[in-house]
Amino acid sequence: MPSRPAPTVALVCCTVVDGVLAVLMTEASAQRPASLPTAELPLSGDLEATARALATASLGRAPSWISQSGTVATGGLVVGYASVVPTPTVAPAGFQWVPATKAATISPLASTLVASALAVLRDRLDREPVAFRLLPATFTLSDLQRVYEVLLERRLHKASFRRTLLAAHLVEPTEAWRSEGRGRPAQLFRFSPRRRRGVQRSVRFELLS
Amino acid sequence: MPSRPAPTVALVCCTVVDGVLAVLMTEASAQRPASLPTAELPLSGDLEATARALATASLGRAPSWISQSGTVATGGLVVGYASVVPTPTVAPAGFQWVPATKAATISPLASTLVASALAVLRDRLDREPVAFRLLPATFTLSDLQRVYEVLLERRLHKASFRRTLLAAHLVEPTEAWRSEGRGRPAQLFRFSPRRRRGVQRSVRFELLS
DNA sequence: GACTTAAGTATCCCAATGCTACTAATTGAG
DNA sequence: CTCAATTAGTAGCATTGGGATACTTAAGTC
Repeated sequence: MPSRPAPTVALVCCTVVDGVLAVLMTEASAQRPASLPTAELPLSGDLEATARALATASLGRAPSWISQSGTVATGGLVVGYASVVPTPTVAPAGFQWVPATKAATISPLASTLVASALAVLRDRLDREPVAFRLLPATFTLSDLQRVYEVLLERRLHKASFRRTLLAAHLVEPTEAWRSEGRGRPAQLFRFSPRRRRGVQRSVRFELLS
Repeated sequence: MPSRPAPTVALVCCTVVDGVLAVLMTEASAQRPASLPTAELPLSGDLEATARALATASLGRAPSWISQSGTVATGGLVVGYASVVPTPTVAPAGFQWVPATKAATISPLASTLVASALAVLRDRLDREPVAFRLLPATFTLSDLQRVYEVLLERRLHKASFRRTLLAAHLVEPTEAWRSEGRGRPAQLFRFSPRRRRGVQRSVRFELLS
């Protein structure tokens, strides 16, 4: 009787590198191709704790946001976790940041896991502070807009973006400004959501397939 | 060495009964309490196919919509599937429709699975035709509005609901009308989505926690 | 100083949406 | 038969939201 392989947890850890969404993968070697960080699920182990431990073992730090993103059956079960680290996080030895589009070409399994993780990031974008977790503690509004543009894969209008962001009272300005070479210095903001009335909006039929 | 239990697939099959969202469960007996339909995942088995087969075995029909909704580790892995059947579907012998609020009290595992399934239904509501799959092939706009109200757990404004629905060209009127006792007869519509321009709307910060 | 670049603001205008109030068609009570 | 009750469906107004253009501000570069 064939034995069932132990279930594993796979981590899709995202950050933004050079304006492109990138995924943490092991470096390819002669023995093994690049792959997503993976760990066997311990008996009586907690799934999310395993995913967090996997991130800490790979990156040396816990992700700033994490969410289960989908389970696939390929021989054994693989439970995928979408996660995020702030934008200047260097890949430790043995790991690399791979652009998400390229990561999806490594293997069918990686493609599936990356696709569902990115779908989860996009879906949660307007309900959870995913974009803010991709940024350091203070950031400029242009930084934030670029993160949204990378995740949504479309350009956003600057004035509208700021207007709605400020109206939502999600950020507060700091005293600091950042000069980035050219152009006017930008004010730094921090994520600081205010309690606000849950203004339930109407149903959006226009997104429905 | 303790052996690992085989992974299972659990089905959270929803419909609307008496204006309340209900979940399909086995009937309680002296031997066993009520529970969600569950099947062991066959070796080299497809997850979604297993969930569909489970629905067919339980209800005698495939669900009109299904989506993986979350995996929990409780000893063995349990992969949950959220699914939906049209609104007048009778529970076969040995099964019953349990109001979702009550289903969540049966066991911690059922509570987790039901909660994540309902969250998936709500999240997909404006991207996939979940509400339409909860209705028969033809339905009145009031029926549809009631489904949205049940899933969103809030009242919607009639005129606005109809205006946006019709603007999205998701339904087309049929020749038939339905008289429901009191009040003016309602026209029956069918789901018939038109290809329309993907009008990408702005970022919605106001839902962010 | 003139030009370039990027941040941030002001204003206009149209589209989307909430609301009130209306009309329409049916049942049932008297 | 008439009228109240009930549910479906529509019209119009008022306010908000959001896209676009164009502007001002503050830095670097030449």
